[in-house]
Amino acid sequence: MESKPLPRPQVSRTAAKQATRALVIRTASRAMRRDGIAATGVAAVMAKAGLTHGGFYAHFASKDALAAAAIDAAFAESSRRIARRVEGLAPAAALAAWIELYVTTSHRDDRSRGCALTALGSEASRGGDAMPAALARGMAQLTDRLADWLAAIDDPAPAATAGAMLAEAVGAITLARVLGATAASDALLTATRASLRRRAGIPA
Amino acid sequence: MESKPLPRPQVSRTAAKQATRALVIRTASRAMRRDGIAATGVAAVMAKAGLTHGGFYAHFASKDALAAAAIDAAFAESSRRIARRVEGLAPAAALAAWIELYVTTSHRDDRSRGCALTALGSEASRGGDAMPAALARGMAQLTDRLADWLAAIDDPAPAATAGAMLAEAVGAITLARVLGATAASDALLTATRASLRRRAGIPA
DNA sequence: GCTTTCATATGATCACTATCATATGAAACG
DNA sequence: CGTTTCATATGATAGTGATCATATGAAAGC
Repeated sequence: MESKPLPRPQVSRTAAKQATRALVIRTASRAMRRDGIAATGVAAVMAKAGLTHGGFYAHFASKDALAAAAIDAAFAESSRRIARRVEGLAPAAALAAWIELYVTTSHRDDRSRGCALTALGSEASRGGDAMPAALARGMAQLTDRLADWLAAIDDPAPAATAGAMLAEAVGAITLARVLGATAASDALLTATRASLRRRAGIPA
Repeated sequence: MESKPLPRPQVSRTAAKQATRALVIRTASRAMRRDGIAATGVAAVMAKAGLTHGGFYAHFASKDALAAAAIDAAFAESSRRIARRVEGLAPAAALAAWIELYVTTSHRDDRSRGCALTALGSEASRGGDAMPAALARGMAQLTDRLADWLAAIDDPAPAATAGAMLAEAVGAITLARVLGATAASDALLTATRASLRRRAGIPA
């Protein structure tokens, strides 16, 4: 009954399973950032991934576990995007590039591919343990990156500056989304970009 | 059947109804800021207000309408709190007082009485029309207030600075909540206060 | 005092949700 | 080729949500 004959787990089967798992996570990551976690149903995610809801619990222990994985995936995606954008740039230029990538109307308008901190920070930090932990990991990764650049341009307190800059960027996208695609919203983003550039010691 | 004899609406009855309406809104405002809009059920709000769920639709057309009213109430509450705090202060001191009121661990830790922009900005800006409109109203009121103070201390672009400062404050609370009540979180708030003070031209 | 009005309560509906039990069908293995 | 394994599908279940229909009981008006 509880014996474990254990014929040893296969590998190629497992690989296929991991692939669909990754697909479900990617799908959920988009949907949750766009509609929120609560508003994103498990069945809807599975359907959008081309599956049915039945197999879900073979992949995840709970919806919260999926959400945590979705947050991790969102940060991984963002991280890749940043890396691609700053490749080969000097620290000051990298900071400027990050600002131009983050504080933009397209980030405001495309929630599904945006930063998990702005999209899910509020909702995810209320629930469970796994979700806030995933957010905190991604946030630390991002502030570390900013702090490295800031240290390289002789900022006196790179970690503190990085945190405050990220706060400003996150808040700007949040507020810009509140205002929608309006002139006031655009102006807020423009003002924030200027403010961040100034703080990063970038003239222009 | 469809005639309207119309004996004229009474007044004192109406006053009582408005009182319970206000109570329901206040209750919802707290609950929604703490748990989010989706996670706050209509029946739960009514129960917490000492009523049953039945009468709800005599007061509000929908849950969204309640949420919009709850957002308005949250801003009204915050506005009163700010007014009380800055009463009689000169512009620079008022700005400093606002920073000390907003970017604090107690704001981070008490979601239910905090700013609606941080608590509900993300979620409410996704849905309907009424909720984002309420948020935008409250936000405009707040940025106007900050801009007035900034103009009085000769900031060259009060509106832009006000927007960027609010963004930083909102983002800081959001990120601090992600980190929970930790040393890193406290440090982020401290760094953000310093950053905001510097921006508002306050030495200290 | 009787009747009408209306704020709130009781109770139901219907959609949808997360979660789980079981079935199926193809790949892996002997 | 037959058997086993397991990833996914089919099909419950049980709860919860918003919303609405109707009942009730007290105050308002005559």
